[in-house]
Amino acid sequence: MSEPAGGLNAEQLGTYFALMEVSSLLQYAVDEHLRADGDLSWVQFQILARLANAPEGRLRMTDLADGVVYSRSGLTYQAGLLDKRGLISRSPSPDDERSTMVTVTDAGRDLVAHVLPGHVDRVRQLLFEPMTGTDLAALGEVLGRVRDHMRANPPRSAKPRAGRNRGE
Amino acid sequence: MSEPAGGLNAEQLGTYFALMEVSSLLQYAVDEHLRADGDLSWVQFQILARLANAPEGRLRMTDLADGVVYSRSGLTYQAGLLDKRGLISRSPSPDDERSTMVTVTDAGRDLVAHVLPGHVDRVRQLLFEPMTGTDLAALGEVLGRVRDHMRANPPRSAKPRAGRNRGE
DNA sequence: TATTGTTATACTCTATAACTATA
DNA sequence: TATAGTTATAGAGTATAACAATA
Repeated sequence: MSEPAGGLNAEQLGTYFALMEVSSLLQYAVDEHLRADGDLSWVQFQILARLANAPEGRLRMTDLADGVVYSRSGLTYQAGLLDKRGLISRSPSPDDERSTMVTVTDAGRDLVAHVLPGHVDRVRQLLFEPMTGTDLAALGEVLGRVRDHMRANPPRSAKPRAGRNRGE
Repeated sequence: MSEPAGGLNAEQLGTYFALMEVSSLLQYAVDEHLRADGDLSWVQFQILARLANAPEGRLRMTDLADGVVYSRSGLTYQAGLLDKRGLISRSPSPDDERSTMVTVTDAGRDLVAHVLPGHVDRVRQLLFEPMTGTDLAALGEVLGRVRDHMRANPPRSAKPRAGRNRGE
């Protein structure tokens, strides 16, 4: 942790590791709660939460996969599970017959509402408790900027098929 | 993202999601590189890196599992893989016959050294490029504090066996 | 009795590629 | 031909519980 390993100084390296450690610990804690309280994985919760926040509770499969950091087949698998449980429904898009629109059902919204308080509680306790208002503002601003930067240079959303960047 | 969902205001919620999104995107990018360049998963790299940074390149299994966010059986599995590839070696501890000491081999160190430049390069490009020095200092300070806070209130390191918090 | 580590097992998840259908 | 989504398959990873050995 002390030598300038290649291109990052000690401060950068430490920050990088702290970021990964914090998010990892947070995700474990949150995942644990979601499973216990709503039998949901972190990814499933994200899917439902995004849908619940979407204009009419509906999104295209592709947009959903793009939002959540996920492969298409992975999303199909998860959507299948959520569908089976009646938390979402899928139907062909009227505009584009190829597309599938995913919609949160009332049961899905209820489940999110049921799980959210405890979820938010953990996040506050673990992540925000040791932060001041200034910390929060700074953190939010920087992370938002970094996220936009990462989204701009698609790091893994590089389409699995669009045959251009298959390195090998 | 607008209503004060239970206990977090919009700013907190946005920061929370940004944190998870950033770490998720970063991990995918880094993982991709590690696999391509060294046939290592993110967890395996972490194990090797921690060992390479340890006093004599050696740590107890338990300490290693505790450092990496991992279950014991999971670590045994990963250690088995790394052992098979000759990247680490395991031997009973002289002090405590129950313990196993894990040591990085020269091959393990070489692999870390081989992979590190490209690894660090991705991190710099994705995470640090859009940051100023002030951002970095603030981020590092806050995240370090949060990590210590999380480690203090063991969120998932709650020992699997130590029979006290088995809720059911 | 408590702790360290391993193993066996069962399961979840994920990615790849092949496939269908529509644009 | 390109895009949206599904499916089949195969593999990696993870957790649980049972186990053996030492403290």
